[in-house]
Amino acid sequence: MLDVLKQHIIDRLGKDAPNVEEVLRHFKPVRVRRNTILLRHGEVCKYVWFIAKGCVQVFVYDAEANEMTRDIVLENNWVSELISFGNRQPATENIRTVEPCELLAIDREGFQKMMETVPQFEMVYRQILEASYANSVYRLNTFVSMDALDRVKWLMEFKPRFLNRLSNKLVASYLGISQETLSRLKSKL
Amino acid sequence: MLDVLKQHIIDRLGKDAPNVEEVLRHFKPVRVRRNTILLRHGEVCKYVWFIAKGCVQVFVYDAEANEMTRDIVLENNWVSELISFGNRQPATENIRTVEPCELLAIDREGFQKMMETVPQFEMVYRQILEASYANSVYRLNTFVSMDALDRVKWLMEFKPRFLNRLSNKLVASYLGISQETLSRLKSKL
DNA sequence: TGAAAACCTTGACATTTGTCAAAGCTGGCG
DNA sequence: CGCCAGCTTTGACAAATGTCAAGGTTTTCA
Repeated sequence: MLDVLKQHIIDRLGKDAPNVEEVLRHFKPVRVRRNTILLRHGEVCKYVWFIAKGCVQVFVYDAEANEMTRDIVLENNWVSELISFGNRQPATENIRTVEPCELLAIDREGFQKMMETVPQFEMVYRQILEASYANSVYRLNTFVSMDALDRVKWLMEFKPRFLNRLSNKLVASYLGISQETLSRLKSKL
Repeated sequence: MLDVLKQHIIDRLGKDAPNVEEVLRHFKPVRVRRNTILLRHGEVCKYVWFIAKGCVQVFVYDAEANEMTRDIVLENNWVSELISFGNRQPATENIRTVEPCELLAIDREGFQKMMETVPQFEMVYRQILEASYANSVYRLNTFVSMDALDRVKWLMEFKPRFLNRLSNKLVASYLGISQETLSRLKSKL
């Protein structure tokens, strides 16, 4: 399981990154079944997870207690509630596995030790942050500038795996539309 | 004009931050009238701007060539197209002043020199990035979980200055709704 | 300061999207 | 492997939002 993370880091920092093994030591492997809650809103987020295998959903509740998903993260990526994690604030979002997952978790203490002792890790963190931000920006632009149909087309172009792999219900809540609307729009294409 | 930036940096790094003057040297003051294009999509974003005074709009065009705004940034904040700026990629977004502005611009060269020579500047950059990311996350959650009316209420609670200060048209495009809908919803409250 | 342009509001209507319900399907888990 | 909770699709209708148009108001800038 650690192999996947090792490769991920090498891809980013170059093969001669000296402290990879040192970095890996701080991560705790976790295997969880699908539908496992990793973070409940109101709690402080204690970990950053690397997803070695599986898929995870970040979601909030709307006024009628429906789950609306702000983000979906596949394997070989990072997931957390960075705002809560960084400032020890109560999280505003929930995180849950969508499939059985193999995760590598690092807690705040480990994270900070790494930031101090492994200079390259700061770089990795910044890359996580930049990638998460870029993702949000693109996604925001779909919401302000596209209607439901165009968002579905956007998803097919830029996130094609979501449609094969995930339930319609989940994808609809990611697009901010109802399951029925998604079902009808897909049959139009 | 530099005073505003100086205070901003001191607020973040503490009063004894040793290199504030060194930092300020890298910024070029710019005064521009309203409706000045700072970045056109397709171009590479050459600067990060600190807004000492005024207000700026980050926007894209929808399928009918309407301007839809992904972000609005007021004075005492940073604005850029960080993805384009960092990777020298063509920008996907446009940036334009909404009011007469006093800006402090730093280019890529200055930015990188600062990252190398002033260790605290790396911290400032990370804080810009984290704040921008947090902003996007909250905003995304309004889109996936709220209808138009709830987004207007959200704006009144969390961005009250926008409604006083900006045109209805601009605010509507920020909320992803039509001007007419915003006008009607506001009269309902 | 005054003319032109842009903006705001309101009405009527069109379109999109949501809601509820029902029936068939599927896949996760015992 | 089979059952059942949960998912998907479809229809009919309701609600939300968009579009177009017109008239009044405000803002801009020459």
